[in-house]
Amino acid sequence: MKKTLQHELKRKQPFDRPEQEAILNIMKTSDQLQNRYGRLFRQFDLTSSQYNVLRILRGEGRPLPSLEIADRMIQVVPAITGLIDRLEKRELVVRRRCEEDRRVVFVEITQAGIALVEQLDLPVQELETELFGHLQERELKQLTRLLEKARTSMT
Amino acid sequence: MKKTLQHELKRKQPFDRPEQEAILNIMKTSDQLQNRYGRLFRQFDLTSSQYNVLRILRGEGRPLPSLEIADRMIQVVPAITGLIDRLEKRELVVRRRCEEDRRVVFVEITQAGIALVEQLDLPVQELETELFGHLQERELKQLTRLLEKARTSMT
DNA sequence: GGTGAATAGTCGATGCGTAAAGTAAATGGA
DNA sequence: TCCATTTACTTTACGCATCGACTATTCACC
Repeated sequence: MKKTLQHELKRKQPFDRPEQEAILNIMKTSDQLQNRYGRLFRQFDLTSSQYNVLRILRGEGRPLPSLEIADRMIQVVPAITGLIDRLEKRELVVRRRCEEDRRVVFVEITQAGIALVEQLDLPVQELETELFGHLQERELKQLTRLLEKARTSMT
Repeated sequence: MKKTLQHELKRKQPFDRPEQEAILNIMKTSDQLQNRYGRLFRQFDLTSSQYNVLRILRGEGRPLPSLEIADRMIQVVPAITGLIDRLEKRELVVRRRCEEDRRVVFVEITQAGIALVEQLDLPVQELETELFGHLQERELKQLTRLLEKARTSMT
């Protein structure tokens, strides 16, 4: 096992850079957050992505083209199709072909969709308080500021 | 559209809580990081998860049981099986049944696996510098500290 | 020492992210 | 007017996360 020490060195060197530590911490925290949200949404038979679509549509208050929705989520286009399919099957949204430009498909949230998101407003807020309520407002703002600064390099 | 104003209010209220803002920023930043890493790894025909498995095995310098690997990634157990399957098919790792406890399956990185991870060391480090090099060491440590504090509520 | 519980791992189904290729409609010249 | 390009979206294929159910092995304890 002549390799071990060499590998120890190789491992230590890149690992202890503060950039890497911060990056790993961001991804780990995000994963755990996604887990917690996921568990909450699952109780309502929703996934995080589905909830996000509904929340965006409710927030906008009007039908949106599929690509608009994709833009506001971080995601790439093709995933949206299936996502909307499943939401439409459950009658939480409806698709409507745009008459002026027949390439465009508008997606509109239904009353059932709105009702479902509203049911989640309070639990979501409570979860957020449970998860981050122990941080002071100063710390939360600091965190937001640092992350926004971090993202400036990622256009 | 009598609903619009009401929804505006409903939306604004939970959105402007600093907890929510911080949480969304964490998830958004993490997503973009995953994207960038993913693009790099794809050039080497790897996914982020596959790279992580290889990196963990190299770092450890000895074979690890599957569940040990699962523990060190954030992930849930069943995903590991397929992940190891694909890595084994490409001969980057091998499975070995433990003789003392025949329930346990050890996973060992091969020379080819080590060579591949080593090829990625520099590009990964360069990417991290590109992404986070504009933050000062003080800020990176601050970020890490805040995220660690945030996670204390998520055991 | 034999039975029930715990542990390590696998399998199957579903949903989503990603890339690559395809379709249909609109647009912009030549 | 016609053809190439662009745009909006869909389809397909693959990898992975998640859940729930399953197998095989070991452990605990009576």
